[in-house]
Amino acid sequence: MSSPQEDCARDLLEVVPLVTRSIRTELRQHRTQELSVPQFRTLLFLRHKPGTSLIDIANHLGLTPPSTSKMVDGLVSRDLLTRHICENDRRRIAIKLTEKGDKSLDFAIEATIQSLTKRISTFSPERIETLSCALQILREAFPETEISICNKPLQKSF
Amino acid sequence: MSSPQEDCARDLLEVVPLVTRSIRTELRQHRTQELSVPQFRTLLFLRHKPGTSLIDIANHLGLTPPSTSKMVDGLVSRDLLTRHICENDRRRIAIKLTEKGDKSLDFAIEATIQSLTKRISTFSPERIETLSCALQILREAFPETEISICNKPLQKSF
DNA sequence: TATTGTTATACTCTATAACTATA
DNA sequence: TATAGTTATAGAGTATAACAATA
Repeated sequence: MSSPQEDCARDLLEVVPLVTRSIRTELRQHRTQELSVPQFRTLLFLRHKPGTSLIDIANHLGLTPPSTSKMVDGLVSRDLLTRHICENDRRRIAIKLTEKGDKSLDFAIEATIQSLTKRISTFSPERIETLSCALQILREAFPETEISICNKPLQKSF
Repeated sequence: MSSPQEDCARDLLEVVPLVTRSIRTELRQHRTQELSVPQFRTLLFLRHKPGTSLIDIANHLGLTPPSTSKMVDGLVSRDLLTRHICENDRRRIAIKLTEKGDKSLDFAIEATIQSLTKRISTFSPERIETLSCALQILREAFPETEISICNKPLQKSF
């Protein structure tokens, strides 16, 4: 026997991977600015929490510190992030977006949003409204992060 | 300036990765039966198209044939799939779920659905209804595959 | 000659374990 | 002794290129 909740969960399991694939493809497509999903999420997180430590990023992404360290390495060498020792606790590093990182993030966000917008552009206002409501509901059900891509930096420096 | 479509796309980009993470974690959690998302999708595809060739699976997943071959290798060695040469075209292989593969797939589907159901179990019937509608809309917008996890095999053999 | 699948090789992303520096 | 971060190493998952078998 299945409940409406279960039917809905089944639909989630079917539909969500399709949307994810589309997002991943779009993010990875932009040649020099190419980002993986975790790289993208890191830049986004740093826009909202500039100066964050490695551990905080690792926790946010659900990755181990070594994996996160390596990923940050790559982003630093691409000049998208900077890493500086915190003076009040010299074990920690303060990680920030560079200007280039900030631009790459904007670029990735805009390109991906345009691509997603195209997918839903033919739908009626009512259907768009239904979608929007549903996404707010899902946001409540999966509250692991509260980061928004709408708003620019909360604080520009730490 | 942003349109309702664009706002909705922005929400998609924020919310969908959260749900994906939850699905991936659940699929990967079941010790001996652990599956990656592409492995899961392969088993699901084979339930609906038993006897499918390697190329067809590769196209379905959006992977290259070598990557797909290697993944199928792994699933065969775990006794979840069988591989046989097609007699009418000896270049092709017919890939099928084993009984164990079939059970693993059921197990993965059920565990994941239960986990997702739990996430949305506290919502009102109206909100569940909104979610369900939205998922049908998304299904139209991202129609890359028509595979359903609700229905058991269309044909049990090829 | 074209198609199906595999092998060889390499790169990215992830992990665990062991390490350094600092608190 | 505990914490933040890195290095070393290994495994999964992906790709491209080159190959074998078949059509």
